[in-house]
Order: sequence, then C-alpha cells, then structure tokens
Amino acid sequence: MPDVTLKKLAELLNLSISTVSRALKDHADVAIETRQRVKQLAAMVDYEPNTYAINLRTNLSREFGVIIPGIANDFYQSFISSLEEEARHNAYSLIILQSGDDPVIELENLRRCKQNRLAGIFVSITSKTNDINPFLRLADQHIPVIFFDIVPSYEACNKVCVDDAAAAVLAAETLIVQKKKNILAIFGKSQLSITQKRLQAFNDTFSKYGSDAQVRCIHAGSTAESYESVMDHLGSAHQFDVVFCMSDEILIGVMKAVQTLGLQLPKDIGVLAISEGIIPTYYFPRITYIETSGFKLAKMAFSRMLACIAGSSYVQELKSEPVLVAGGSL
Amino acid sequence: MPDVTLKKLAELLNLSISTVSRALKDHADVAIETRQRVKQLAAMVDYEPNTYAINLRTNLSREFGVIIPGIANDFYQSFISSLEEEARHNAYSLIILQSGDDPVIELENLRRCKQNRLAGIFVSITSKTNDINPFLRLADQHIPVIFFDIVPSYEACNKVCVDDAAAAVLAAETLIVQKKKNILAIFGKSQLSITQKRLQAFNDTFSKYGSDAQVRCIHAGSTAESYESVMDHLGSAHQFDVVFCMSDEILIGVMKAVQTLGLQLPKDIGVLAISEGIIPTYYFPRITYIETSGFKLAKMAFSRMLACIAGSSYVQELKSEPVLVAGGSL
DNA sequence: AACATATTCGCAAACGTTTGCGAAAACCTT
DNA sequence: AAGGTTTTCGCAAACGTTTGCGAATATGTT
Repeated sequence: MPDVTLKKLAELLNLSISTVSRALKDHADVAIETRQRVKQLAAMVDYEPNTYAINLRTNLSREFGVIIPGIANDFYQSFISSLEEEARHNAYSLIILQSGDDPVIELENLRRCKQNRLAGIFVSITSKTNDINPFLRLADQHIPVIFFDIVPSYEACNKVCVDDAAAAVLAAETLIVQKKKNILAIFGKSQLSITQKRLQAFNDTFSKYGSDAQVRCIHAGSTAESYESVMDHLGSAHQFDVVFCMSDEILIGVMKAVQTLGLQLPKDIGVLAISEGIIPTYYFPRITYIETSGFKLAKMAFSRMLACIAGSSYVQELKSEPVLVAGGSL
Repeated sequence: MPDVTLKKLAELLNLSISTVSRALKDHADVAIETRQRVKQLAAMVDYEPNTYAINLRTNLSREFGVIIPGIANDFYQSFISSLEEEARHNAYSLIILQSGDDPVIELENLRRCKQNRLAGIFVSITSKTNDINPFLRLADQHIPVIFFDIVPSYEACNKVCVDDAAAAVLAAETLIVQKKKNILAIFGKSQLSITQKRLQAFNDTFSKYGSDAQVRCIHAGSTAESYESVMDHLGSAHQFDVVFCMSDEILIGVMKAVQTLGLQLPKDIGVLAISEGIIPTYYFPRITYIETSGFKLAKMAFSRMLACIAGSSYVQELKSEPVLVAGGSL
C-alpha cells in the first residue's frame, strides 16, 4: 500500500480535496459529521500528510539544525539531549551536523541548513572560525541563528553560553572559604577565550578578597598534558593541598595522576573542577564541582529560538548561572 | 534579499525555467555557454535549490532518522558521530529522535519519520519494545529500517549489532590465558537479552576449556548496584584476583569501589571489561577491555542502508567482531 | 537547394498540500 | 413567499522543482 494522499481520500469519500484537507484540521467550514467521516477513513488507511508538500506550500519548516564541532563530548551530549526533548515537545525535529572543528565543513553544513530552509539553527562555532558573516547573513533569510557555548566574541548576535567568569569566581570563592592555601590550578590552552575568561576571573577573585593563598596556574592542552603536569607537580613532597581543574578534560588527567600516585581524596589532596557533571560521578569520592550544565543551556537556547521565530528581532546574550555541587573531594 | 528561485533566475536571464534547471545540473541539452551564464548568475545571487520542492517532485529524501533510547551514552555517541560522518559524505543528513526508553514515544517518533518520508531509519529499540510490526510495516512504504545495537530477537529484519557472544568468549579466553583462578563477574539486569547472551557465552567458554577457575557471577542493574556489590565482595580478605565487567556502566561502579578500597591495579586486583572504549582511558592504569565500538557498527549499518536503498531486499544480520585492547589492569 | 540530423530550448504537467473566494444548499426571519 | 443569513462545500491558483515531449534553429549531407 503505497502513499495515500488527500486526493485518494477525496475520491474514496466523494469529497473535494479542499474539504478533506479542512476536515482533517477541524476547520469550522466543514460539517461535524463530514469531519468525522474523513478522520475515520484517514485513520483507517494510515494517512500521513506529506511534510514536503506542506513545507513547500507554507514555506515553513519544523526542523532545526544543530552545528557543533563534534558530538563526542559530554557537554554537547547533554545539550543535544535536552534540546531534542524541547524540540520534540514542540513538534520540531533536530538535524545534527558535525563540523569536526573544521571551518570549511562548518560552512558546508551551513549551506545545507540554508538549502533545507530550516526553521532555525543552533551553532557552536569551531575554535578556528573567524568569519561569522555567513551565519549572520542567514538572518536576512529569516532563519534565526542562536550561538551557544562557543560563541563569537564581539558581534551583535544571539548568544547563549555558560557564564565562564562567574564559574571561575565561584570556584575561587569555594577555595577561599575552604581556606586552601596552596593551590595548583590547571587551565586549558591559553589562546582559547574560554581559558582567558576563566583564568582572569579566577585570579581576580583571589586578589579581590585579599587572599594569601599561593596559586600556581599552569596550562594543559589535553588530558595527557594535564596528567603529565600533575605527575610533575604532585610527584614527591609536594606542597599543594588542592588541585583546581578548569574542565572535564583536565579533570580526567588529574584523576589519572591521582590514581597513579595512589593519593587519597580529600586526605592527601583536594580536587575541585568546573564540569558538565558526569565525569565527577565516576570517581570516589565524588568530585566537588562547579556545574556548567548543557541541559540548562539548551532550555535557554530553545526558548530564545522560539522567541526569534515569533518575531523577536533584537539580539540578546544569555548566560547560564553556574552552581556549586558538593562532592567529597574537598 | 528573500528567496531566489529558478523562476527569478529564468527571468533575469531571459530563459525558461526548464533551461535554467537543466543548465544547473549540466544537462547535455543546454549549450555549454548557456550553462556557464546560468551557473555564474546562480553563484552570484547565492541560489540554493529548495529541498522541499525537490523532495516533493522526486518523492525522494536525503534524510535518515535515528531513533534511540537516549543520546547520553558513550556507545550511541560514537555511533551517531560516525554515522553522521558517513551520511555527510554521502550528502545525507541525520535526524535524531530520542525515545527515552519509552515505547510510546518511540512509536510517536516512528510516526514522524514516516510523515517526513525519510529515506530510511536506524533504530535501537527500547528495552520495553515488544511489538516491532510498526517498524516492519515501514518496509512496505519503501522506507528501509536498520536495527542496531539493541535489536528485536527473532523476526526477519536488518540487524547490525555487536557480537555479544564473541565478546564474552574473548573475555573468558583472556582470563583463562592469564590463568586467573578466582573471578568476580558482574553482569547487567538478568532479563536483558544482552545480559543473557554474554553470561551464557562467558560461562560456556570456561566449561569448554575445562578451566578450573572459580567464577562467581552476580548481577547489577546500575552503576550504584555495581559499586555496592564490589564493596561487599572485595571488602576485606577477599579471595578474588580479577573482576570482569560486562559493560561500561558496571565498570564505572567497579572502579569507584576500587578507589574507595584503595586497591592498586593490577597488583591487588585485576579488572577486565567489555566496553565502548572511552571509559577505560579515564583510569590508571588504563583498563584492559574488549572493544564493542560504535564506530565500526555505524559504518556497517550505513553501508547496509545504502544497499537497501539501492534495492537490496533481502534481510541480513551483521555482527561486529570484538577485539581485545590491552591496558594495564590485568 | 533540398533534405536529414543534431543542437538548443520552452511548454506544460505533475508532485501533495493550503487557502481565498465564490456557489449552492439549508436554514431563518418577517 | 421572498429576501437575508448561515452552513457547507468545491474551484483553482500557488509553492519550486523535474522532465517528457515537441518546436525551433542550426548544422551537416548529398
């Protein structure tokens, strides 16, 4: 039984296509009993409206594009998971496009979003994206673009991201309250804006409170580098009482080192991280962390998207407030 | 500058719509120089064909649906990541639908796939799905369905999954070769077919080789349960020399317990897991595991899908061969 | 120069749906 | 019973594209 269309239904019912169409959407123009006849048959033969015809006719789409560097990341995972739920509840679907942190593929993905005339796009740009004009141009085509997580710096556009500064401040305050005096703080690649923001706010906070803590800041570009650094610094007779990790990636390296050295948390060393929230539960005791959850961000991004579709034309930068989740590592 | 269509191009060039359409796809019926004129203008004004019109006209789609219980899972993450790459290279897109392990939502998602007349769908069913007829009926609509990972048991359908038995056999053989004598083996929920297959093959292998190893099999339905079990069994003066984990979920619980008890790998206890491959790298030493990678599975699933679209009508059950990845935990 | 063939292009229908508008039929109102 | 409303429905155009077919023009052959 191939595709059943409005035309077929109309023939079967001795009605016109328009009447069938209207009946199915409870249009007041068609008699109640006719509506029921139509709906009954439609259900019987498993009629499903052809989305392509609808989208063509209405020039509207119920699909959002999501362009991200890569899906294999706890943050994007929770973001997408949450976004998909929101979308589904609003009868939208999600199309996932990975750019592999390659601006060329990213552009190609953007082209496809445009070609598919999607209802809107969520995008987390690659670390190498420097021209965001192609994105902004979509706004002219009435395709709203919401940047999230990794967002362009200066331009006027819709952004939804973690409040990096607030997270770092909260981390620093936590350490100060806990009276940690010798802190090993590990940050990511120094050229990344996220690193710069967190590092700056972290250090500023210690100054602001006039803390006398010794803070040793180092950079690690990967889990492996993070591991090596910690092995070096915590090797023997170290003087640190806590390690701060800027990200999950770094936390993993730190915890590997902790295991290698056979250190006990929090007796031998404390650990505090900024994290998406999954990784900290993998260890004992559970790591204390500042949460930068993709879930919340997705909700914010989605409602911003709906606002844009509804006509809101002004741009806005939203930040998700980080919270401290206490584990047993401090 | 709103949408530019073939008609607009035609007017601008003083050509007919058909000629413009043909020119853009290098049809031999249109003069070489005309083609170039057309293409040039099209590039200039950023023309993008309207996908909806094309799909409607050709009754073809370049989108695949992916229905999974939930995206927040390392296995699905690597599967989707890999599948998206394959899709992109073949000019397809991926629509992600989560069923939240709820058969009702799963059915709803299926309906949407049908409504969108997708080119095909990949589905990993929920643990509670018992009627797969709705899926099979899509085949009548010429929408190929490829089941992956969690697949229905008996019916004739296209399945691509991990070779559970082979993975368990390989695990058992590894333990036998390493001359482990006291084995604590932790499996998932006993009613899951994946658990049954792995448990059976695991035990059978010890029998087959006439091993004299003591194997204690227990079940754990979650990471937390896994943690508790290990705490009980490895608490004090235990006699085990190795713990086998059927899955990542279980491995995480085991490793938490190992950390809680302050055990050193592999000196105090050995650990072997069946895993997707990410989690084992989070620990020191890296956990030795049998790999059941989502990447490989995705490639297999995708090529099977292409075959189906190309007309292959027979169904097939494909299994991905597991491999042993040596870490330092044995 | 006459004809055949090749090249280049346009007409028009079709895909399945939505929707403004008008027509027919039914129902009131007086 | 005549006019006015309301209810119920169908006609036809439109969305942007593809494609079979035929027409017009150009090219080749004798």
